[in-house]
Amino acid sequence: MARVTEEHVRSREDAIVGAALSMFARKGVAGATMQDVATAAGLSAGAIYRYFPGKEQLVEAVFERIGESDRLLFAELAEGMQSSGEALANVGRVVSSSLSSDTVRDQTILVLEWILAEARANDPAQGTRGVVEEAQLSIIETLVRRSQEAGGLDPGIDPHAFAVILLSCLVGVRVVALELTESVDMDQVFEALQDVLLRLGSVRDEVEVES
Amino acid sequence: MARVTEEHVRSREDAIVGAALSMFARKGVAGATMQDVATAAGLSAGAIYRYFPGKEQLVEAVFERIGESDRLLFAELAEGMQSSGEALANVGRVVSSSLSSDTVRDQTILVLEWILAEARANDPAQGTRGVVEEAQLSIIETLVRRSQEAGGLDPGIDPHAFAVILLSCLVGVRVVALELTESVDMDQVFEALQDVLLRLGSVRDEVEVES
Amino acid sequence: MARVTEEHVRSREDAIVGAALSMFARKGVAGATMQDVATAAGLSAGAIYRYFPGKEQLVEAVFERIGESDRLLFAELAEGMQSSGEALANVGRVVSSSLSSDTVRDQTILVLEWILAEARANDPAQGTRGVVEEAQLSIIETLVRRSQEAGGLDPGIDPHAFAVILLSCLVGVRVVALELTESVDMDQVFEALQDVLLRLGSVRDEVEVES
Amino acid sequence: MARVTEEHVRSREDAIVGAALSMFARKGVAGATMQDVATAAGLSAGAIYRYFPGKEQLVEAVFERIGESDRLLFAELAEGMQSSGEALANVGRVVSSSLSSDTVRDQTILVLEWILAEARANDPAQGTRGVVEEAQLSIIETLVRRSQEAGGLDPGIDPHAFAVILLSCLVGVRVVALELTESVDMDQVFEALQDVLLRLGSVRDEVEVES
DNA sequence: TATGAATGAGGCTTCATTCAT
DNA sequence: AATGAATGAAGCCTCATTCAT
Repeated sequence: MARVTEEHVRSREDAIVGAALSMFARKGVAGATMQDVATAAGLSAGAIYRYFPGKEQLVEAVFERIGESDRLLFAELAEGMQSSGEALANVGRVVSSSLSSDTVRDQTILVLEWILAEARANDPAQGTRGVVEEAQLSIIETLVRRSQEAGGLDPGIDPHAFAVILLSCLVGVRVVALELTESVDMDQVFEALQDVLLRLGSVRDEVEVES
Repeated sequence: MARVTEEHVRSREDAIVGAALSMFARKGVAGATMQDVATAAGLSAGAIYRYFPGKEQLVEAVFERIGESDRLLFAELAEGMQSSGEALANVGRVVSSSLSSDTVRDQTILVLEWILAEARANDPAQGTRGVVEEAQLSIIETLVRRSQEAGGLDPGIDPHAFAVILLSCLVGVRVVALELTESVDMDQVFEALQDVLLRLGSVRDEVEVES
Repeated sequence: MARVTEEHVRSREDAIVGAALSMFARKGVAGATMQDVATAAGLSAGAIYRYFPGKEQLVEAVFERIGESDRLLFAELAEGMQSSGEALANVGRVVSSSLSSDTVRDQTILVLEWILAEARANDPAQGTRGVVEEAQLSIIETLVRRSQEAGGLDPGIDPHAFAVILLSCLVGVRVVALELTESVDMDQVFEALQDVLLRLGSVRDEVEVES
Repeated sequence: MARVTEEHVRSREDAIVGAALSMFARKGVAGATMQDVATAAGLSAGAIYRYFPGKEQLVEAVFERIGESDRLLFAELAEGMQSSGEALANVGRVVSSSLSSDTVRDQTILVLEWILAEARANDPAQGTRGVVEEAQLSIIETLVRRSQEAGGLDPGIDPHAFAVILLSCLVGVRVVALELTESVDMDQVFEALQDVLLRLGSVRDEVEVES
């Protein structure tokens, strides 16, 4: 029975975190009540406290799940790093495909809540979100360097700064997409992004020839 | 005396909105109390209600001020549009300089709160933040077209999609800067952005020659 | 098997009451949860309800056990009543020795909780605690009378009032000992109490001679 | 207006503490709700939080008031110390008269709650109640010594231990009086107490002569 | 019998808002 | 116009109690 209980606890926790993620996204972390979450999870409000000591910890659990999602997303990118110099071009594709998912809107909203929460904390110690972003930055920077080595990107570009730009683009696209759903075709945008990246790569030869 | 009163009211409103902006940024819109705002504005809690019917309206006023800031920022860009094809390169410089200001962090935080608020509203009717972003997008797109016409950017690039990318970049940089203040030198990043834009421009001739 | 079960139930009840006594003393009757008690008794929360209908009845059972302890304590005194006129001097010794026991602190705390509980009830009908105290009072009064008859105590003293004083002393010492553990040596105090009682006895002859 | 406000605040605090004292006595500190207190004070529950940060602090304020009462009671005793060797006999009278007051029952109940609260805290650092009792003990001990010096009490009695006995008596009487209101005439008891004290005094000469 | 997950009532506390002064 | 005391509606959380397993 021990394992059954363990599994049960795990699955309940998952359900609660899922419900919380959904409610937090819909009403805001501050605006969603424990009752909202409980109802969404099919529980009474008090029951949540068997699994999480308080709202704060539930919020953290939600943020952790978001961080995990982000990590998985970038793990795909890291996979692509192996193959070729065109891995960079995958960045857009990967993010684009993830954006089509229906739950991604919720996740993006919560990433922003997360960033806001940490920005307010004003803690000199890097918050957890900062760590996630550093990791993503590092992956992208590696991709950029590989691209440059493989001739897919002009070596004259500062890899770190360019990685920041790319990461900002990815983050920014998700944010902007929250507002401009109607007027902007995201597939088209990612196509354009790949186009730009390709151009930045194709340049290299010409420029080298030129100089 | 009517005008004196009118001015007085205006200045009080400004003070309140300013205080609210500061407190909302520091504690979050939901986390900051009317008492917080009043104290920061040098008033008692009840006094705010002479100027704003409720917290909701105060929040809206803060968002409006944020929107105004954004509009002013992009008005500078629109100015640059007149001059030359290199106006595009200014985008980075303008945003970069704005980021050095100390209050910009607060503004960025509130932009995110604003976006979140509207994303939650899920209102089919475009919210006000959406309008601001559409306007920014439009300005950037015009800049891109001018750049292409002036030969500063490859005409093969889709102007609309590229504008979205640029806007996302600008938004994303502000967001990312909230987390990675320590590890990233923003000036360097904007330099790199300009570098990239220049490269996308310089390509043109080569590519055209090539093709 | 019926008796085995019966014994089992009895021992379980004892364990629960013991655990409850301990937790109630440590955290207060209101502050201790059924979970606390259950854990201390090595049971799950729900199991207690097989033995007691609710917390209220458990509290009553604890009080009853406390009352039983008190009764046993005074039974010793009643024993002493048989012997001689110096039985009264035993009062101090008996209570003193009981105070050295480690669990007495818990018992004293619960006696106070009990008194408080009944004082609040404000029930015109004498509560159970009152009955215990009446009994103690009666025993002490008998002791006093015997002492007077045996010449160990001045017959001029009102036996009932003096018994109240003695009982108050015993109760008061336990209460005061809760607070002044460090600064007061209780053995010394009880020695002094016996000394006083002896003096009250020795007087008799003198006074009688005198009058 | 400043002073008016100050007075207003003071009087409100007093009213709240008074209401709290009454409700805590009637229902127990744990059993009385903030709503109970507020209603008794003629306020809404939330209003209390303008004057006290929380229930805990309100409880402390009540305890402080109780402590103040106790201090005043013993200040009267300290006054009597000046006069003569019969001051000791006053102890009973003072306490007795205080017991007739209607609010004393509440105060006694809260003294017990206070003692219980500190006994539970188990803080090695002496709690505030302990300090009050030490002070009372010290006053009584001084009284005892004066009585001995003035020839009103046998010098052979250990003053400290006897002071503990007397304090215990006073405390104990209050506690016992909670339960035995009906069956015990307190005036009679205090008369007997004085009688006993007088006897302990009159002994001196005889005993000295005797020895 | 025992478990422990779940409920639901209720307590403490906060805060937007009102209003007498 | 301004104050700040007061209200009342929630929200978070605890816990005695129940019940399916």
